[in-house]
Amino acid sequence: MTSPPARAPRNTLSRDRIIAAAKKIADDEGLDAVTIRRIAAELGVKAMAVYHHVTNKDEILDELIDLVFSEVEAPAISGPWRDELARRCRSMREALRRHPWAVGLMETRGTPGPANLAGHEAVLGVLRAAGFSIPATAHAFAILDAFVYGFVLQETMLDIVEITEIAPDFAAAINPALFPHLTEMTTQHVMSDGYRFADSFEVGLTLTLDGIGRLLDPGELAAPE
Amino acid sequence: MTSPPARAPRNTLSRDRIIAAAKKIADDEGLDAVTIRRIAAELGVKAMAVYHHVTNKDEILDELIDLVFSEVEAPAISGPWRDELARRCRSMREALRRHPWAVGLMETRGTPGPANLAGHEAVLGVLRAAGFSIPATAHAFAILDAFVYGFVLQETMLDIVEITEIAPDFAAAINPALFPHLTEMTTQHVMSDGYRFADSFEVGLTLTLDGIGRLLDPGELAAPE
DNA sequence: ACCTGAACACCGTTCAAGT
DNA sequence: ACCTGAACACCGTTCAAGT
Repeated sequence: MTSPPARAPRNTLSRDRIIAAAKKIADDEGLDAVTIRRIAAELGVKAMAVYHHVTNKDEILDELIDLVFSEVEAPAISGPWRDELARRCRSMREALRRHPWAVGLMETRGTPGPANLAGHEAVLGVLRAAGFSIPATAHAFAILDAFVYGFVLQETMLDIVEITEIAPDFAAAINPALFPHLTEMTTQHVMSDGYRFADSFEVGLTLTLDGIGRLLDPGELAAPE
Repeated sequence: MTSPPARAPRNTLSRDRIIAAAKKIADDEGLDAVTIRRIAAELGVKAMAVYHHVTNKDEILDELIDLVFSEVEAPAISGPWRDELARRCRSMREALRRHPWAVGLMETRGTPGPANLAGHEAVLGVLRAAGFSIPATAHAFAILDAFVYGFVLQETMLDIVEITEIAPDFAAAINPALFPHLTEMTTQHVMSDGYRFADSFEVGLTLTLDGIGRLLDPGELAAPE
């Protein structure tokens, strides 16, 4: 009978396998579970072996967020700018929702990766081709992304509220005399059957794209006197 | 001569002093520097003394984010809804910018604190008093907060880019052939003297408030056929 | 009642060693 | 070249002890 291997076979490790393992752990168990030691265990290897393929943990986290950007559908210059940006924003929301750790992680990362840069380039291209001036393009991009990021941030927060302390308990703890409007909103709307927070996404996306469209008018960005 | 005290004098500690120390450390050195041991050192005490006043670190972090919400000016029902909400959104942006760790922290916290609840109540009150239906109020609130949170998130990310690798270096590293629009935006706009990302905030706030205002029209939220 | 020391099970990372 | 063992300086948290 063959004895079990005392050490991991060689060449089992690679940069890509390390990033993939990190992503899997983050998706399944949250970002806190992503440790060098845990990644190594996932790949059947000791912690220190990881350092032969990446220089440190920050490098892994940088690649992790670029992996999320790589899942976002780029808008096409050939299509109508409104439809293309709507599709890209929906796709970005979905990617960020698939990886709830992404929004929080982005805030602490400094170096944008290649997929992130490519995504930026595509959106800028669509806006410029649609006739937005350079300043209008900068505003439009910032405002559109603000909406998507902020919406996903709220969705993620709501998920945690629901997981940690079941919404009904929470609603019951609100004092109706102190918080009449919160009570009204919770009991008459949020807790009703058809309600889903996510439905506000399309409403907001439409409003935001409409608003951005007004920046095509050259007079719109003139400083008010 | 009196010998230095071998231990900290009694009653130096309190829940409020612990939270205040945590906030100071987070503001000065970032969220990662907020450790029980570091808080204790800041207060001239051993780590374990902290546990006599809070049950665990999560409790400190929960209070920390509610402290940020307590800095946000609430909108008044007496004023015009548009002005009041604009003031509240500007105030929220400023509070979140003063404490750059806040947005990232919120994403992982489940229990909204009293200041957070009071802020929600005030915004809901203004929207309902202005004539927004309950569903329109829910949409308007979600969309407005999405914009503010997302905008601040981007501002914080940009700060880190600037701190870590000075923007010119980064701009120089972009291949103009691969990223023509990114190059155009960077060289002709972002790096010019008058440019500030923050200027997009007022533009976006106006667009978003305009868009939300349309939800006052009862036909606006009807499902399109 | 309030603070401390020692300990436990974790981190990221370095350095010298094995094959 | 690639993986490992031992060590260092950290974490949050528990538990028994001091005053």
